[in-house]
Amino acid sequence: MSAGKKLAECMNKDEILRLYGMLRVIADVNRLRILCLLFKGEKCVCDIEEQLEISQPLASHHLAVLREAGLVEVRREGTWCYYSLVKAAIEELNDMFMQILGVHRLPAGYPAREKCGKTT
Amino acid sequence: MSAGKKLAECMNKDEILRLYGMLRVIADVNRLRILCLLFKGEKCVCDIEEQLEISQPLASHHLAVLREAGLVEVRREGTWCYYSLVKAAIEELNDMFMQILGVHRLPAGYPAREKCGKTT
DNA sequence: GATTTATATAAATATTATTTTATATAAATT
DNA sequence: AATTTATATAAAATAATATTTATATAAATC
Repeated sequence: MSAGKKLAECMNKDEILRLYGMLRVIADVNRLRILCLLFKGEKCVCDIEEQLEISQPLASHHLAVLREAGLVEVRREGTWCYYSLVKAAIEELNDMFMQILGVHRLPAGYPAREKCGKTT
Repeated sequence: MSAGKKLAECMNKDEILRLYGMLRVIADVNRLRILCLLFKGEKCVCDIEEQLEISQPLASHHLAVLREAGLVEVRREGTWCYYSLVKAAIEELNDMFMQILGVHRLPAGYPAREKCGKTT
């Protein structure tokens, strides 16, 4: 970039990187299906496998990704592991998403015609 | 899957696949940054390159992905191409996201304790 | 304590997406 | 018409991710 040019505020911002981190986690069919399933209540891994029609290690793997992202949590009861959504994390995801991609951010009369600075 | 077992409503649903299609498009740092930048108004490709500090073909490529997804549109003026957000598409994205991942979908007292069907 | 059941983890493989490099197009300017 | 400027596209190279296969752990039951 040429010297002196300032990057727009929204660029490189933490917020974008944080939203990106979350989107990367949820932008997967199986993980999206798991999240959707868990909205209805906690589920053990074997139920998740069955509902999604995926193998056990695959279910476990995706659950691990969701867990590491803080979106779900586990409760162990005997041999079973029950997974459920972490409400605070879903809330935060909602907020981040809307703060960056909410329609409310579009000014009235969008888009106004602009001219590239290079035009003579 | 064993015969007779019914898949939960939310599984395989069109809605999930449609949200997935959109998430795949926006789950990329550069595309997210482009969208963020366009919220402020239409921008020509050269401005986008500069702000994101990426090469011209890379900017063009990501813009093509966003365009194919219907999230942005182009207006040509001379040699310049001005990109802007498609309001209706952003609106739809907002709606889809909230319909599937909105916190409001979590029932009060979530998560209730469940038992796996296999428990004796 | 040996076996079974539910789940996790690691390694190997396959798939998909991103970035780079090279080239093409299209409008404007000389 | 030749050249320059802004943008697009295609091919090649890289990188990231998902899936499968194999194995480990941990609790429960026989």
